[in-house]
Amino acid sequence: VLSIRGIQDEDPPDPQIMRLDNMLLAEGVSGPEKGGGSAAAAAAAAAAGGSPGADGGIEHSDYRAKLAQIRQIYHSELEKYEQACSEFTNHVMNLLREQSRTRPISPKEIERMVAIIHRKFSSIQMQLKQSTCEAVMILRSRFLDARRKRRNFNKQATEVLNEYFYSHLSNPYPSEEAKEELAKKCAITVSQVSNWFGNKRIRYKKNIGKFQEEANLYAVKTAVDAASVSAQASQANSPATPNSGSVVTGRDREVRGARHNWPSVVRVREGLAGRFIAHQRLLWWAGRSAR
DNA sequence: GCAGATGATTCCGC
DNA sequence: GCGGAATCATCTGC
Repeated sequence: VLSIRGIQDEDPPDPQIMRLDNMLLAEGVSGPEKGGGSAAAAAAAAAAGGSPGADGGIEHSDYRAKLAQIRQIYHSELEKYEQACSEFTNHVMNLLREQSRTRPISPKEIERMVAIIHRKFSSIQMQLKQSTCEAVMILRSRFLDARRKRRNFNKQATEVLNEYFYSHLSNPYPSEEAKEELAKKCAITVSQVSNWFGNKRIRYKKNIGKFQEEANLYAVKTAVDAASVSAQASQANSPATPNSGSVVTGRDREVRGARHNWPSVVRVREGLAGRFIAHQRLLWWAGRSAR
């Protein structure tokens, strides 16, 4: 085990160890105590979009407690390794001293032997550092992953998004401006709007049949809204502008629809069947309202 | 407790 | 950089 073959006298610092050391230092595991890594936790929580709410506080303290536990285990193991290393070094030194009675042993040889022992123990230390880093990573993902803080959007927000989606069914790709407008209306971020449309498009395309009823409902809603806008517009003697909330023009929709390869069947559905269903529903709705 | 719904993330291609 | 697809993790209704 203590072969000295291929060992150089002076090795450059291992970049792997340096990376591990830096990470452990940044997380507050190694180095001076800094509140059990609360700074790192706070930074990570902020990066994950976490707000300092009541439950966030509980999770935060839980995170700190677990991190402190990791820190404690890391230091106690490190101490054990260092102790074992010095004990083993002493043992080998004693053996060499004994051997020096029978054969000449140069100080250089002793020095080399000690270096070999230290190298072996430092590779064990690296394993400890690696597993500690893994533990911290798991802890971080466990506590700070945004997916674990998922909350459903409120009903009004979902309605706004669905209204936009179904009224732009031929090309449900809101522009950046439209996304910002929707985000403002729903009190969510633009990224969340993008996520929502991404998920919606996929899930709609996968199972159009399932979403048909929902599409119909929103088609009716849109038709009723358009009718009411139209009525108001004609009262005010001004031209009606259906879908005036949309930032995307008809031409844009055609071009971008083709680019994104949104299924043409969906476009037909909105164009003919959708309009027919909307018309039927409108009649039904009008009759019901009259009663 | 379970199945389905839903918001977020990741990977990949364009 | 954006969107599609797969997947994860959580929420919700039963």
